[in-house]
Amino acid sequence: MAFRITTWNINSVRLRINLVVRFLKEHAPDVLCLQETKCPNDQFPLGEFRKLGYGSIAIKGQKGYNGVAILSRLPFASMDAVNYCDKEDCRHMSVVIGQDARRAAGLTIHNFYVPAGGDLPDPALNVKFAHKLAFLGQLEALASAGREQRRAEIIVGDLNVAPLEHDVWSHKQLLDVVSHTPIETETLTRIRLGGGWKDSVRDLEPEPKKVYTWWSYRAADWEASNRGRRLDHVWHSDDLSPALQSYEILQEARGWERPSDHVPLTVTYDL
DNA sequence: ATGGTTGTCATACAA
Repeated sequence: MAFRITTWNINSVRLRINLVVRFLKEHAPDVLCLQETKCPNDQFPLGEFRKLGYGSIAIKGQKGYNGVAILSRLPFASMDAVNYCDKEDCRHMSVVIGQDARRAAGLTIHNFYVPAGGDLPDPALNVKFAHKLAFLGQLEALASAGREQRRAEIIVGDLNVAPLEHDVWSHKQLLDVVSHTPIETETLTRIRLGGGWKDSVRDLEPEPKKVYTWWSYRAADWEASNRGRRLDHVWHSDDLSPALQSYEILQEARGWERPSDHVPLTVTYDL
């Protein structure tokens, strides 16, 4: 049966709750993973999600910054959150789908919000870039340590790295721009391979096709200039490769009223 | 080479 999972950096879940509701009504994935909710747990709009059938909710938020959430129509057997870089900055949550679920029983889902890394791509001069590299380094260690027992696992999130040449509008012009520098793109690829994960979207849509999930707010006309990047990702453990079916990037959501700068990315598996 | 926009919270900072 079809199992659909969406990842979306919403850039404030409270400000854009109406956009989330619209998306869920029109697309109704089984699981929605949000990043940058910017919302403390006690202020999260739980009721809006429950009304739409998303009764399983895992949230980890803080005031003003960051924050992740997993909303599901399927029951959770467990949920967990890991603090990276010894910070309580709400950049990871994971859940396991319950054995009583009608689909995807036993599936593990990780939702990440990797630090953006600031402007200057030099860890000696920019503590935010150093934090990003440290975060990725910790992820790499966890990924390779768990590789042998890794089954039925999906990793999603705003990883804030566009790893491939055709994940950005201009490879040459972005080589020194945070999100596409060699240290970041090489590290992200090493993490993915070391963890035994497949890039769900690129397995369905190989290069040289351009694939973007983010367009800057700073462009005068994001659609006309189309200077996008693929910062949002869905990976699956290799045992799920036969189940991989399709993906959809809802680019039109970038043109909705008061949009996020990221759009929803949905992948469908036969689970 | 530079600045461009947005959200949150307070008029700075992160993205």
